[in-house]
Amino acid sequence: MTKLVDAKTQASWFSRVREAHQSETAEDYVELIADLIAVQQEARLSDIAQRLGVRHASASKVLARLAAEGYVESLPYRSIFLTEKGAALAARCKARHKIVLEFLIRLGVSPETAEYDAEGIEHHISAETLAIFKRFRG
Amino acid sequence: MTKLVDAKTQASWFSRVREAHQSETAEDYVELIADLIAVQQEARLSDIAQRLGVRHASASKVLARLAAEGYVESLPYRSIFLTEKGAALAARCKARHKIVLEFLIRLGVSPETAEYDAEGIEHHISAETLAIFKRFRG
DNA sequence: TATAATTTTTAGCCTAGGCTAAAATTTTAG
DNA sequence: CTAAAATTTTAGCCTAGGCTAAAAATTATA
Repeated sequence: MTKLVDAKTQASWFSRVREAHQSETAEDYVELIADLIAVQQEARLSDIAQRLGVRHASASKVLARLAAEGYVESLPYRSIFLTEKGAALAARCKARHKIVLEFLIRLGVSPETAEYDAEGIEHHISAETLAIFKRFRG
Repeated sequence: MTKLVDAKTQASWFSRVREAHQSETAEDYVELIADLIAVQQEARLSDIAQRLGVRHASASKVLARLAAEGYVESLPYRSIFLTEKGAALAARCKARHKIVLEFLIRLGVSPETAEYDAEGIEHHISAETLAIFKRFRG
């Protein structure tokens, strides 16, 4: 290391990562809700919380925020539905998740590890890199 | 999507990602401090804040936590130093960052995009995947 | 159908890490 | 050497998202 990148440029990288963090929760929730609906016909709070590894109360609070932001809707004590906006976000996330996961597996990462890694990195992949992941063949 | 992975397994992925998030700030700070010391002989709060894209007050608060956790040390109004623990963490992060960055570039991602992507994903790469990134040749 | 079990919500607490504004200190210039 | 500028710290506010405990509602069972 003999020189540093321009400070503003570096700051923009960190700022973008912080922004991505703010969308991550919403993305994880809607993607999971879409999967639960697809497979189990409904998304219950208790399933969501269990699969995210958090307490019901925490999931309930986040869902209240997502409802306020127009991603999900539900009646009290009833299961959770995605709005059009939420479903669109879920579809984008699911597609991206699949690209990352399959890329890692083609690269030779074991499926279990690939699942964990994909979960962490999917929110931080630029469109350019995603396109390269997509067309990569072992 | 016709079936879902085991709930506990999925929960463990999300939990690990949340744990990684908790280390991210410390990792970003010590890595940057190490770079600043290497290139400019010292790491000043104002440079750290500027390069992270946050206000001085925010950086100051985080540095107080990192000092309490034994990663950095400093005298009031003076520049910041890494402890042995902090320097070791910085070295690990720097090595990992380099592997991720160079992997992305070899894969064909443009250097600028690679920098941003590396910043976001480096904290979420398992040892297994990192090893594969390391030996990948275009 | 009453009661027990389950599920969901609410209240309240905590930490991390953003922010602004202002105080304290150090550095620089006149 | 003193006044202005720059830097750092402190105080206090905010949001997100964890948590526990307890209340409320729904669902299941005896």
